[in-house]
Amino acid sequence: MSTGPRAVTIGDVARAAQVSTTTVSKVINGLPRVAPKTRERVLEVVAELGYQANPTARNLRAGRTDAIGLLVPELDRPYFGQLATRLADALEPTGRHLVVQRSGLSRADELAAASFARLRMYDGVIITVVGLNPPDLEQLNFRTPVVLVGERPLPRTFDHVMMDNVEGAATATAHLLERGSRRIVMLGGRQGTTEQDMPTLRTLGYYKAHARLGVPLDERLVAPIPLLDMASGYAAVRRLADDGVTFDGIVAATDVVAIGALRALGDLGIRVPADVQVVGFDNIDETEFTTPRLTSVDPGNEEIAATVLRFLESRMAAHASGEPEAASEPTAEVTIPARLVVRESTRPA
Amino acid sequence: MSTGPRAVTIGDVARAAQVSTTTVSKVINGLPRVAPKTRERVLEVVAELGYQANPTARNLRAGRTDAIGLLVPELDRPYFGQLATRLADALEPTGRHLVVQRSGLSRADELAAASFARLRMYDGVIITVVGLNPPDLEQLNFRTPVVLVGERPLPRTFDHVMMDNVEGAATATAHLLERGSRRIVMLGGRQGTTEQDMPTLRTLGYYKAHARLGVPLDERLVAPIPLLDMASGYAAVRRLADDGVTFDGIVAATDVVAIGALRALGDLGIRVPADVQVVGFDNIDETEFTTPRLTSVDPGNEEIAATVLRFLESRMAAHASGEPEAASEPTAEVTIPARLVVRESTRPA
DNA sequence: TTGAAAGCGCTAACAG
DNA sequence: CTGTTAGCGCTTTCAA
Repeated sequence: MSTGPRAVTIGDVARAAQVSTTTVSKVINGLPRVAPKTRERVLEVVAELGYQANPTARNLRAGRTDAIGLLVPELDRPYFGQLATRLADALEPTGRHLVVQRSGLSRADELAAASFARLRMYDGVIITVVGLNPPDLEQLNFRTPVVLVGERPLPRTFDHVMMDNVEGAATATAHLLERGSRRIVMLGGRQGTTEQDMPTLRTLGYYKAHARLGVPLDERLVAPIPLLDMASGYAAVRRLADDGVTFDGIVAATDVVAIGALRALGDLGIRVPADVQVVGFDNIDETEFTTPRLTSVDPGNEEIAATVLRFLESRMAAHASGEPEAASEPTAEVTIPARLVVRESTRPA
Repeated sequence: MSTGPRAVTIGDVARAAQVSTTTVSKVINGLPRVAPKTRERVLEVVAELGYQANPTARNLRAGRTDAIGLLVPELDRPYFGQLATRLADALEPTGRHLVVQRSGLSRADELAAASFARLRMYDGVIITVVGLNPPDLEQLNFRTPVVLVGERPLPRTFDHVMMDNVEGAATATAHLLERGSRRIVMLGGRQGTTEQDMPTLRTLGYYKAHARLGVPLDERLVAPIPLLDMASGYAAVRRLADDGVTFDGIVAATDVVAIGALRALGDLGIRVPADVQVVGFDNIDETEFTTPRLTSVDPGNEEIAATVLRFLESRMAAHASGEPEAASEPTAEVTIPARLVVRESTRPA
């Protein structure tokens, strides 16, 4: 198999400029000890031939790529887009850049494995663990510094920044209970599983709040949905209504699900927050622009991004300095506190 | 500078398994001509040492990365997230995967240049040209197959898939005019510039529709905004109202801007579509879930993604086969037809 | 100031 | 079936 039309290499430039590749290398990297005339000639040839260094070769040689990989379950979820933006912004001044890849929520393990293998080529890796099997992660065995960000407790092989799903959801639920809701749907909730995934944890908070406030709970109000997207949120609320389930509050597993729910309530002629109060989770930018504006749990998005990068920088520094003990240094695990942002989809106190 | 704790290499495995690196290579790549016993021994060592091939070295050697790069202006825009998802889905069966990077809308040229240089390491590159200076693109000189996707006519150095901004916006505007609007705001519009950027082109369509239907147009209704985001859309509508500008229709430059506008209209007590009709552009998934649901121009999203990949595959095939004439093959430029999707934010005929 | 040579980790001819 | 060797394109001692 041909590799296609050969690209211009440093050797081509060297030949054309009648110098060694060493000299060309120095010129294109702005290193000293090159005669001005030589530099000039090389630059001319570079321009003429349109030479650009092959980043792969450079990376192999340098042992680093100056790139940080971010693995997200899906590329079209506002939450991850906004997380990626925060990370990219913070990374920019460091001279590194962010590269985003999708792991695929429920794809074959094979695929997940491939995703992981490819991450090896980054200097550091941030993995959002939503929807990944812990087994996949344990297999994940490479020297590259890794920070996990997500919601579920995990084997502590890596630094891990967690959002406080349980308390966040408990706060949200308590808020609805305090504002008078008594039959609250846990939309996108999950129960009866041993898995500690995000829906399960948020559902746990929902239970806790009821217990704390001594409000009885109808298990039929826990409404699982297949995907945490708008369409599923919409469909689930319509179904509840069709089934004649009565409710006066909704805790949505995510803001995106809540947006679907709001649309369904609108179609059903149910007023928010007068008839049904709604609270979301994630505090994505969209919450400010829904009708009505969505009360939501902010999992500490700014702090999550900052903490992830702090951990990563620290691991990378240790890694770069070659500290052998870096690998065995105990992994950090922090839970970022969540905070309720009250907007219009819940009633005033 | 140390490169950090040395990773396990193929050489380490070879040594431990008492074979050559060739044999190890064959084993990990599943190639034939390895004795079962040898294979087994190698695999044991691989597992024991936790060896994983260095993708950078492999890429350098192979001359390809099996990765397609996608350059987007921002990581948190629904439109690009949804485009990325379409592309990633379509790419999956081909054994290649998508890698997303941000160009940064209005960042320094330096940064754009850096982004481009890094794209060299992909087998193919898809660049969304919103907000990129054509000069940047002309400098873009590498052998990697490139397809441009975006809205503005460009020097035809590359294959280019365009959306029909002018006709799309004209259709949207005509729709409002036909449904009775007479004072239509072009929200996020732009005029009086020679640049052929997206806001300008969509504004052009807005003008065209007025001309075609013989409806006079108040230039003060073209409302530029700094950023095409929800907050700017919101602020602009509030400002128009504060300034006492009267209007009975809004053509928003993008759906995201329209979402901000809807929220502002709600706050102002203006009914949609009874008092003011609103139409967006992009047909992002969110349009189905706004209140009211947003009428929008679908620029042909499915077809855009499919066409981009068709072009790219074709370029990549030519490139891989080493056809020298591949480079000089004329570039394709197609405009995908746009189509109006009528929802609830505009009145029935 | 310049260049020769080694080598990053891997794969592919080619011998044996 | 296995190993030796060369080399992907680049950077970096080290010597000249």
